[in-house]
Amino acid sequence: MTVSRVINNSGYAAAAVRARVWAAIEELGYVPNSVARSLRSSRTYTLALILADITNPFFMTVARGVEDAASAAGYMVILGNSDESAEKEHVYLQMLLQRQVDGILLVPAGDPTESLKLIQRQRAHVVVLDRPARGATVDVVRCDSEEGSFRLGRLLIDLGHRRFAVIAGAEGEVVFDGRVRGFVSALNESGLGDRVTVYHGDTETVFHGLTTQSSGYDMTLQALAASPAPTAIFAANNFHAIGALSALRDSGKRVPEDVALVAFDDLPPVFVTPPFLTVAAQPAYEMGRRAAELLIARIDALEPPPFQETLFKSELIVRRSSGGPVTVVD
Amino acid sequence: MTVSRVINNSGYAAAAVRARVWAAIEELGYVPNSVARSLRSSRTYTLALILADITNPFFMTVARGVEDAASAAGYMVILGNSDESAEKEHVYLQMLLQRQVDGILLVPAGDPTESLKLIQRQRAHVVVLDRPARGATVDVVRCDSEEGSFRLGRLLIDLGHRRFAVIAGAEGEVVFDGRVRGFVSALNESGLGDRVTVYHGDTETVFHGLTTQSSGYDMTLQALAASPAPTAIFAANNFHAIGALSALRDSGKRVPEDVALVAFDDLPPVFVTPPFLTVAAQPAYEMGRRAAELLIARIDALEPPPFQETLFKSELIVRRSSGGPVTVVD
DNA sequence: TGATAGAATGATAGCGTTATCATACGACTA
DNA sequence: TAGTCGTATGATAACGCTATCATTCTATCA
Repeated sequence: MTVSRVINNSGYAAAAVRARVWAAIEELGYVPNSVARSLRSSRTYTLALILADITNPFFMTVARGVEDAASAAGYMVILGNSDESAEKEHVYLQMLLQRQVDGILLVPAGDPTESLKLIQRQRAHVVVLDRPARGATVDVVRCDSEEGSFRLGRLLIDLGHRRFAVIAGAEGEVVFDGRVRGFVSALNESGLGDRVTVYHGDTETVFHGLTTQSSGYDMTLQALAASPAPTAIFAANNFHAIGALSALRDSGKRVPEDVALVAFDDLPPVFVTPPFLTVAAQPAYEMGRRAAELLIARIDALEPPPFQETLFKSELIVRRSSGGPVTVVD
Repeated sequence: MTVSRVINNSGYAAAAVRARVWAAIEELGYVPNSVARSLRSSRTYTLALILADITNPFFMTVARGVEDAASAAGYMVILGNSDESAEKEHVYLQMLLQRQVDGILLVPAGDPTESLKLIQRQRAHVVVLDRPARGATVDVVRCDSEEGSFRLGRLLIDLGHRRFAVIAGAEGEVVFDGRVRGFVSALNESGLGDRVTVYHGDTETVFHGLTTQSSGYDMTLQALAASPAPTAIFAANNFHAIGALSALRDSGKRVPEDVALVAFDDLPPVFVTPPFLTVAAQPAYEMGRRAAELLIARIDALEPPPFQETLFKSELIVRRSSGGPVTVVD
């Protein structure tokens, strides 16, 4: 007991004893056992981050933000890749709850209702990341995709484009729906709502790196084959954008001279040299950091603060791929 | 006790009782407590991965490999970014050992001796990843940088280049040293050892994304200012390569027409559009997976297998940046 | 001088598991 | 009928920690 008091620097302990304890710790190489501590205190100082795929540069940046915030507060982070599978997500959650993690940062694969119920039944804390959680009582940290996409739409309109293609993931995927909606509403506002064709990937291809990319490739070819062909393409995520670029190149189309391209999600400068794509960039690092901070605050809170949705704005970064003003006779 | 037997499906339990137990578990939403289980069994089924920075595409891919192998075996992975700081690494290790993780995958920030001593004193298992651990008794999984760099050197020589620059991180960093050595020895072998200038970054800039990149930028400018100027540049990691590309562009040099560029570390094909750099690519995913498998095997082993070093070969991927044959009058 | 308060230390119990042992019951054998 | 064995169940203790309480000792004050 005295040793415990010395280590935790709590309660009374004579200076001489303190010294002896520390000396003994040093000599014996004693390391306190957090597992036992956790069992006693029902606190593990461990968070979990479940995301689609760490290999996605967006999530990778989010993860870094989460980890930084967590480790600054003395928490460790367990990482899980759900690959957009609700089932995998479920398996992870089970394991995490058994491990008594203090909180979970969840990028839900599908409808989060079930997962949230599971988590909250165990009285673990959650923050939903990157995606909305309709009607659920949770903290949500995400980016206003709709608004960002709207601005990309506006940009293209202002440049003079009049025929558009949108390539996106499966219809019904909240993330894509928002982005498509935002883009299309910019067109609608200018009375160009009938000048856009929206292509949707399969449900299976949701988001998964290589798959999404090839799906973007296919959809772009499809879009280019349409008549009249679009003069501007909006790719709803970074993998789609990569696929689109390949397809355009393979079709002998120059970007932006022949076709303008804009995308959602930026790629870290490491990946694209030189930075080329005009994008609406989500503040991934900030989102991760904020989410973790929020989660930790809730864990530490004596009485639970009200649930809130933190909505980040995306940043419009205009680079070369959107090109200059065009004159379209149409 | 009977409940424990039912859950773990061990020992005797009447069928009727089994059914009742499962029904009760269902009804009460009972979730077993792994923390208590771990305390009892001194197994946490948790691994830790300490790497430099998850934001580095190489490590990101390694992490994915680790996570896949771990979760296939029922382990979870705690992630830590050391940012190449031995001190941060040390702090993580302390926390991880307190948490009784079963094993640690370590990309050591500096000399691993101290860290390994710490880990092995607690009888946790380790695999050193990506970097050699001279003289230490541990499993090591890494890639033969020297050989890959050698081949990049050969390639450039075969293309006809006769003036070379190497831009690398601080002298004394094992990873960089190996790469430089490999490249230079290819030149030596052809009697071109005096035709290369090696530039070293500061000790502080080790590997850190943006810093390394800008250091690569600076060194490239320096190299280009030399007389006679190099016709081929070897960048010792992907961030250096990015920096080099920017510097070359800003100097009005075309790659590969004016200067050939080769690099160590590939960028995942997904991200570079179009894939452009000629590189020696490390099998990052495989390395991560293998390391985790090795670690788990060691954890599960009744008697410890002998320590081994698993040396992957890098893959030479020739793309545009190395250009075609050149005729250098020299 | 005795009462009182603060400082220091340790004994005890319990967090939720499970290995081990003890007990009990029915079925079968000698 | 008594002895033995396989099946089934639960009591007990321990993993390492710490909240709580009890005890002892010292210093202070009336």
